[in-house]
Amino acid sequence: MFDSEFEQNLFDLRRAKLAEIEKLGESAYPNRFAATHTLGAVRGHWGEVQAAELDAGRVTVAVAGRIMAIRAQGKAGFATLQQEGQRLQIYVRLDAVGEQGFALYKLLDLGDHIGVAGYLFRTRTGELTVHVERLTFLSKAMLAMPEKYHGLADLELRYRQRYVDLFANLDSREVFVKRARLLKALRRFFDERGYLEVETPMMQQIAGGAAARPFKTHHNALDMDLYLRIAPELYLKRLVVGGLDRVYEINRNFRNEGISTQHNPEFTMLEFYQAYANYHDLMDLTEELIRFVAMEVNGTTLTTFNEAEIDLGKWERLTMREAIVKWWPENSGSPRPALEELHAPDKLRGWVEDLRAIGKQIDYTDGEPAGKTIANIFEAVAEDFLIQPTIIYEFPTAVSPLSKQKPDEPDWVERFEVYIGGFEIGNAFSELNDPVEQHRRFEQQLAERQRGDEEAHQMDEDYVRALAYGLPPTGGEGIGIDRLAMLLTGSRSIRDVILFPLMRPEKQEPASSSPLPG
RNA sequence: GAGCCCGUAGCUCAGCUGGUAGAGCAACGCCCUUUUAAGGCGUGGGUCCUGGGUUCGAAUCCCAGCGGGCUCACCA
Repeated sequence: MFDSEFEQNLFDLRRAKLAEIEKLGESAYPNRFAATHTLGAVRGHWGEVQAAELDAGRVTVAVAGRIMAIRAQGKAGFATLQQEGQRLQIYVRLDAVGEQGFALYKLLDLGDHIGVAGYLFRTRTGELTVHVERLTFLSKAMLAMPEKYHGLADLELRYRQRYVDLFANLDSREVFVKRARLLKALRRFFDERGYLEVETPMMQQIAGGAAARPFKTHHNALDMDLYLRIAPELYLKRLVVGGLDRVYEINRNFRNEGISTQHNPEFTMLEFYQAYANYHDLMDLTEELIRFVAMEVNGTTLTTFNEAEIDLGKWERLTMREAIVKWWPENSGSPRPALEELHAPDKLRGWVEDLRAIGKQIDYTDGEPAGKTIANIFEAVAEDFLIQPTIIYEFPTAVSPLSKQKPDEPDWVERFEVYIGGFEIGNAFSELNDPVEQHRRFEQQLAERQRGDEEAHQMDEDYVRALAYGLPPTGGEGIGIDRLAMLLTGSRSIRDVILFPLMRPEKQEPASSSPLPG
């Protein structure tokens, strides 16, 4: 537990202080405190009230908090309490709290939790302060607080010891408060529109609904291998078959992939499905949704991300093919393609080579479906430019095994992705509901798997059977909640919006470092 | 998985053309009854991430490892 002799010594010292506190008749670990107000409520009610008014009609309060600063001055002293991200100063003087009370004050340390009762006043410098008449000890900090001015700056420590980060860096706390508001806003948005919130299996025998490598686990009693889900998609559509016309789920997905500023192995996904809707309906709904949650979380649709001003209320829509043409690099060996050339692409290989020649990274293997190449070209050419909210629609069928084809262009599907800040935050389509076609698509995916694509979709016979009972025309969408939270809070890294991001283990501590004596 | 950068006191950071460590905050002692990054006087605190190597001598130079950050790849 201890990182050093310093910490061990401090811990021992604080234990001795706790013993002193008990000698004063206080409990070392009391079990409650009857506060009349939170610190935020005190600020809310009396934050603007003038000194004269406070002196005229004495306001008494009982409040609790953690000591974040303490300034002793002989026979008096100040401290700053913090609670729920709010701060309030207290003033303790010998002649107000008595010998016992002041002895307790002198035994307090930074980080301790205390409760105080007293009346409000303003100091000479105008700061709203509780003039303490009774001091109650609540809990001791046995370890040293971070530096009071800079807070905890070390990113590794902030992620590993989020419990310190949260009280030491109020900016960090604010991110997670906003994240909670985001979740609440999402639920309100869908609840108000008649969607039912559901929970589907996170342990699945077939990891389907997305292209990703899964985590594997094992159930002992059934002696059965299971995958942690990579998406809830196939279960949610089974529910629409079952007559739950509008469903949504907000929960974790798990993907056994690399970690980056935009990827955490477990991440939160919103998926929703709506019977009788197609992908155009979902485009409208998506714009409305993003606008709504931005207003609920920030009170504005404007946000700053990676030094870019983004308006989450202003949207552009482009087909994937239009986006490729629009953002085609001027300096590539190939001239900007015409839109028609992307309808029947026979120049793909040359394009890939020319784009690679100017430094674009594009996966390409001989014999891969044309649609796969086009999708990769799109990501290489256009993605970085999609900073303002943009809907990219019409995707190649080859990379969309669960989407419905366009009636007039069977190589393309009714699908769109939502791009903001240069990365994808959502993916939606008119759901493929023809069981025969779905079975054929799964078989195509199996062929891709044979060619070595580990992320190609697996066959799910039961899902095809569900479709055979009849899935109404349905639109479905998934939105990455962590990424949306990044945009709304201006966080550059996904780790800044996940309370406990996955970290490598630190070196094992020797077992002898127990805080207990003997 | 690859490239670049970082790791010094509990925290925030100096020191890095090699001569075995400093500051501020925090801690401890003393003074101070309206301070607020309170102030004053004094004290203690470090396997300089780990392990090798070069050298008379390494926090500093070299190699390897561990942990972290960023970029790229995979993906959302």
